[in-house]
Amino acid sequence: MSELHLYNSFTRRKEKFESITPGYAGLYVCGPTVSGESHMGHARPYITFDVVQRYLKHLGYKVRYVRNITDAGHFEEEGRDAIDKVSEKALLEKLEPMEMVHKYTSMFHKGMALFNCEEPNIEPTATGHIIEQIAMIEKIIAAGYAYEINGSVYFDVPKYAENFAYGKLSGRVLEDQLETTRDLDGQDEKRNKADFALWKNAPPEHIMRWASPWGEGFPGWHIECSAMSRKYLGDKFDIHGGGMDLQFPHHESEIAQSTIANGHAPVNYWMHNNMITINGKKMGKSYNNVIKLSELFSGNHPILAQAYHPMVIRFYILQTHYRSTLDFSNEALQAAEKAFISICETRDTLAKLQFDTAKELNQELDTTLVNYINECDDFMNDDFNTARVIANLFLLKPNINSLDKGDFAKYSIKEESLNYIKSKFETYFTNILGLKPLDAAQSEKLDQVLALLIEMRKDARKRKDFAASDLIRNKLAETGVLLKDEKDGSVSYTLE
RNA sequence: GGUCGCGUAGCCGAGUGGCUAGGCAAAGCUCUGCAAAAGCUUCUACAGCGGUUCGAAUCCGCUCGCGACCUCCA
Repeated sequence: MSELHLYNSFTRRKEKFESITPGYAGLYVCGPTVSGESHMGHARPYITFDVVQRYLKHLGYKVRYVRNITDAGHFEEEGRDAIDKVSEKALLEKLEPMEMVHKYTSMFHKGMALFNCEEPNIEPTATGHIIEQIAMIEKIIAAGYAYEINGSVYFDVPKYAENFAYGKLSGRVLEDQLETTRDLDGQDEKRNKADFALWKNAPPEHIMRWASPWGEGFPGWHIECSAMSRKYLGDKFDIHGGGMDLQFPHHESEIAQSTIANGHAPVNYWMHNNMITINGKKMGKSYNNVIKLSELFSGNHPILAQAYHPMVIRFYILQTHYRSTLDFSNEALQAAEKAFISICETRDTLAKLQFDTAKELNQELDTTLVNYINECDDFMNDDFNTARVIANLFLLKPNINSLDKGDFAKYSIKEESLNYIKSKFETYFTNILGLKPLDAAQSEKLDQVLALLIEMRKDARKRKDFAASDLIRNKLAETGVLLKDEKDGSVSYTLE
């Protein structure tokens, strides 16, 4: 039995996972900025880390999963217009900032529920932790690594770099940063281009503002995650996750701030998921190719050929390793949809499969199938390789069908092996990958209606009235219900 | 421009110094009144050029192509 190893972005190596407190695991994941509707890009990290926390729990860890909501607006400390993103949008929509933040938070939650993502244990908001952020900034100033100017506070990056490895996480050299960072307005205050804001003085038009030792203002972009992760997970915790695009400057800055405030690095393992691309380009506001979750589920977007069920998206994402880019296309999603429906059928078949005492044991088959399901543990332990787990579930498919439909007419596997495979398949499908079949409730009613039609068709076939039987089948096919005559004389159906 | 990463069969995508991942699509067979489904079989790929090695898609170098980050971003 292998042990969990994960790729640590900080060391750029796969490392054995050892939690700080045996039996407990602390996980912090950067949550969304709720200044707009969630899009397809949001699906990736939250599904990825949902599986991470599910698997940690499966391994027996007591997990505290913290995922923040950024509702104060990331301030662009090198921004052109020095306007808080959240409040700018709020003015345009003529909404109270908190009203808008509430709306998009709620939509985000609904999306996550549709993806079957378990809720984090704590979901702290930036606006709810201004006090903690101010306290942390004061510590950094006291330590001599930040300076105040005109009511704003900046982190002194070159000074930090003298004593600590600034840039290690993102593989950057400070000198390059100093040379290449572009000249932007509002830079004058900072001593160095690489410095970043801990606290920003609020201009009069800025709606979101809080009193601080440096006047009215709002927190800098990075400090919220440092303050909130420390509060709920401690000044050193196990895993910090987020999208690759956050590695620099966000996570690099988090490390710097926390290292000064806490006296040591805050995180043991950094995990970064790769991006979703559309036609080879990252999805992002600046590319104008964002597909919102609501558009994805309704199919109402020029790029989309059809609507896609949230479970199909989840399956699609898990079919690719989280550190690879995932290029979106209708073809790929349609393939994923078929594959997902197919594996759901296998799950049903397996659940109903009964041990047959009349058949003789085929030890080789027994060993192979048990091995397929056991390998899933090794794959998950190897940096959460859900793609290989799913591949092995597909390896089981033809074997399960053969055991069920009698292609393996004479032989079988041990009863205990069958029960073991049933149990583990279900654990992987439902608990670890977090999948659930499509529309379980609806299909019950359909079942009853179709049972009637199937009976009528059976009757027609008995009378050799194939015109009538084909009419039923063809008309059903037109509406997307495909009938299948099974070998044992029964009839099943699938929905297109 | 700087830094980092990627280029795998028709498509999507794992993996990796020797043992054809998997899915979708396609073809053949079996089954079947006909279909569909299912089962079996087939399609044996790793950008190009050098090098290291008994052996490279996997390691190294160069070239070409693509992307990410450097600025809000999941």
